Amino acid sequence: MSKNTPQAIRGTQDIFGPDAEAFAFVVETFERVRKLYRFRRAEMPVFEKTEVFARSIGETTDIVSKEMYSFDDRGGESLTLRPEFTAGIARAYLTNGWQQHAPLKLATHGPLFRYERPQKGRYRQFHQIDAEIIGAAEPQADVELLAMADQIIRELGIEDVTLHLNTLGDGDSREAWRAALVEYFSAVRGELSEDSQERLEKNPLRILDSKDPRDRKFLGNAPRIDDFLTDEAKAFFEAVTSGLDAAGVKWTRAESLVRGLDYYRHTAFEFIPDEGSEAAGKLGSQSTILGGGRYDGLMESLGGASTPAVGWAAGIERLAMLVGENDQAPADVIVIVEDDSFIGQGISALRLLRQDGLTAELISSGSPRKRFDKASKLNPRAILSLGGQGQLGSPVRSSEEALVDRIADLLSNSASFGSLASPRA
RNA sequence: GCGAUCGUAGCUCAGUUGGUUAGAGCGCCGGUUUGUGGUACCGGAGGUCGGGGGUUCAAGACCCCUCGAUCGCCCCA
Repeated sequence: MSKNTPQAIRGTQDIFGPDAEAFAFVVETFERVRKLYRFRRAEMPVFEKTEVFARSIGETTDIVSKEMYSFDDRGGESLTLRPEFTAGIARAYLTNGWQQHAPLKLATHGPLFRYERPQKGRYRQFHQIDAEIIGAAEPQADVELLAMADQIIRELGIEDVTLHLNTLGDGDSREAWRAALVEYFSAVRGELSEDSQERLEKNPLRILDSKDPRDRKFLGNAPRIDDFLTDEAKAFFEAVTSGLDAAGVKWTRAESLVRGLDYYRHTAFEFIPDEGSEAAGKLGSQSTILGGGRYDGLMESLGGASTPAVGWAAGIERLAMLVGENDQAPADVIVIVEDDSFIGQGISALRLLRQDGLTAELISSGSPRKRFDKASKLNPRAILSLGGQGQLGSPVRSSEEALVDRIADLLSNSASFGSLASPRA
């Protein structure tokens, strides 16, 4: 590579080969399954006014305070490349009057941008699949959404992944719990890790899933959300869990599972590989493959009417790491032209084969005598050889009898090959 | 933002305590062999050893800076 060649931006990826096939497989599976659940497809811009994210995600969160790709456009307006889907979807819902479709089940996927240090399963431009149900206050919406997530993961062939489920309660429950946590941890402030002392100010809930042993010894006796849940919040969570049981979705209670963003209420969840599983090993420290929750407070933060909603997002790259090898399938037919005067016939043959639904590719470059070798290395189901040393009597070679006949019929019914002797051996 | 490890042909990597024109395998291109064939052999193209500076008679190897990659912390999908 010349030193003159510009490099890709840090944290971006050029995806190709098996990785790209796995990526496509994730997206195709998502598209197929979301139709089964009758989620509507939506497309949003990849950038928005900065305030869309600042107001909904929370000014003090890491995402807004230091991870956004923001810039002023030529008109002097501050714009931001979307760091997540939910805020933009909420904005679209409000500005397009999608209230008329409520409750609205939406699905989308595409690139997102966060200025973070890249590491395994984590990029500055990354990609997510995303599903939201907007305008549905009932716990059945949570169940519906989680059932779809569970089915997608299973249809991707990903195993040893468990749904970790928690409730943050309604607004009142969450605030009371939060206050109790602050009081509890403040009492032992000096013994907490430096990170957690800072969390105490910014995001006390996060102390609960700290990995630092200095913090962990206090977690056992920390106030529990269950003690602060209102009757309504408790009933809501029970409806979600019994619904999941009815839907056959396995889950486990995760009392320390919290959400970083301000707008979450009630249900919070993550699909996480089981400890010690193969999937956990492949993901390194980025263990969550799908996460989300209920965000009943979000629409109001954007100036809309109070609107209940629930959603999730999953990193396509992380899912793709778990779906295994997915390389391009071998061709049905490789057409080789061992004499360049047959190139026209080669092109005609490709058209016939592809119109009939066969995957086909032409080899007509390089040393003529090595073209057959090239074709063989591609391991196709059949090789069609044109112009090879007067061997026109049997130009199709394959171990599949039916395929030989099919190709032979295609060619012999075409004017371009009318003069050709029977392709059958 | 912090820490650790690492950057040698298109790819995977060798390159002894710093010592002459920097190597292999695979891939690519061509030739010979074979002649209905994925074989074998021969040859070729392709590297200012990530970039810059320094130490030295001498640096791919040592030092500094920088860029990038990887993994972890923070945070998060």
